[in-house]
Amino acid sequence: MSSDLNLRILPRTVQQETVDKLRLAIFSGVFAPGSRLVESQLCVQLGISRPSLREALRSLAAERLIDIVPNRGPSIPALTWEQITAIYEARELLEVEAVGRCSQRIPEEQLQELARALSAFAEAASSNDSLARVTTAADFYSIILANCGNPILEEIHRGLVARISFFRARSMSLEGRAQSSYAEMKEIYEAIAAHDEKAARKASRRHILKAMTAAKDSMDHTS
Amino acid sequence: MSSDLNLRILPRTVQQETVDKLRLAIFSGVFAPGSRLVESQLCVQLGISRPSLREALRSLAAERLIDIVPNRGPSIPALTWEQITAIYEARELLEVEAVGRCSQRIPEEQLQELARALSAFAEAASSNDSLARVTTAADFYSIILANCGNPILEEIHRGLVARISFFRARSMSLEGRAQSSYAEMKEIYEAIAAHDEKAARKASRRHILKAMTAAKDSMDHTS
DNA sequence: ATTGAATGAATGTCAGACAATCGGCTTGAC
DNA sequence: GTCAAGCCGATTGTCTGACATTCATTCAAT
Repeated sequence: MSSDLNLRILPRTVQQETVDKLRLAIFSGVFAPGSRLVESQLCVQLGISRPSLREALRSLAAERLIDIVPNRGPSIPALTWEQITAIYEARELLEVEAVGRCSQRIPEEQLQELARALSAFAEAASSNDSLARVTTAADFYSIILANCGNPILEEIHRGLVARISFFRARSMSLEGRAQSSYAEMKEIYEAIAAHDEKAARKASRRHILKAMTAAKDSMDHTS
Repeated sequence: MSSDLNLRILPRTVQQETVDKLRLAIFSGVFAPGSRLVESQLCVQLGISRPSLREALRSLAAERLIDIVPNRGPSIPALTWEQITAIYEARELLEVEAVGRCSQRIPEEQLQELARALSAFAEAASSNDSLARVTTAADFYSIILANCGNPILEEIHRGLVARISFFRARSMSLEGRAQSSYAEMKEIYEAIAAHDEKAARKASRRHILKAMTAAKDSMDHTS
């Protein structure tokens, strides 16, 4: 247990940095859904060789952040509404469970961190910085998932959220969505702080259903 | 909807075949947990070049089937009991949900497939072929997950099961485990066939808890 | 207008090389 | 004799450059 302390500093290779850079680019919507990622262009832009780039692309493909079709190369997935719904449903399953567990085991000091993260989101919600909104919301959930007592749930949840980050940024910029999002997150926080598992699960489920609805709205509006 | 028909035959590249080969080798326990995979050796064994091999390794690393430590290279993860427990717990969450959904929506013809898969497992359980046991059990669950109405759940579940395939093969070869496993799976099948969601979930949960216990036993016995 | 072939672009794969880093070994000092 | 420092082999990280293969598009012919 105490060996979880990650004292060893893992050296970051160029490889990993490349993956991170690309991931970030995908998150921030630099590439349009469905657009192709031409290897020769990317190597130049990233300043690395093709073999290294291809390794990075394989990692991203395994995370489902890009598609790789044989002989056609990598491209940004164009998610259908069915797929997005499926991801939200899976996320609901994991997140509700994590929130419930977290409410029963989160230590006091982490609870304070959670409160801080909630405040940070409140601030971002008032601003117009939609990237800050997504980031601070992610921090909030990151604390919950880190305290659910199961690192696998955390890992899977991170992967799911990553796959729909593009849509989340869009729906989070909807008029009023950030504000109601804050209200929902506050409910979750308070249920956790009260160690009320049932209320926490309920609030969590409600939050995700609303987020899914907002995502659907943002989709209807833009397409 | 009707565009789901997968008429297009995706060409299989050497790349994918390499990944599949390695995956299979890992599943069947060719490499001991914790052992290192030396790139130069693997390329010779697989008959491919190092760049291609490294791409394949990146894919496997993203699936968490191998670890890659910078400057030390790839190795087979040596899972701790805590990690295995966490994976089983996550699997329980997903599998119980999938079984419950499946019971409400599986079409008649798939139900027959499920019955066939159960029979196949019964036969394997009587034999001494522990690989056949794992394979047929996987087929059984594959049908359930494919009919739960959410491909994401299926995908995540597959990934989780893959990570503990080594341990499943070991626990499945425990004295009497396959037989009781069959009894549990039969319960699940019958609840699904009766479209009784509650019973299906209950049977599924019971099955996984027993599987986890068996895995723990097999660990105690061998270490 | 439809079919067919040719062309160009992009990917899949390889060989070989070199620097950087790690782990273990030897050596030397106390 | 033990411990620490330094060296060396092994392995990985990365690059350059090349070539075959495949796909999509264009253009010509029927």
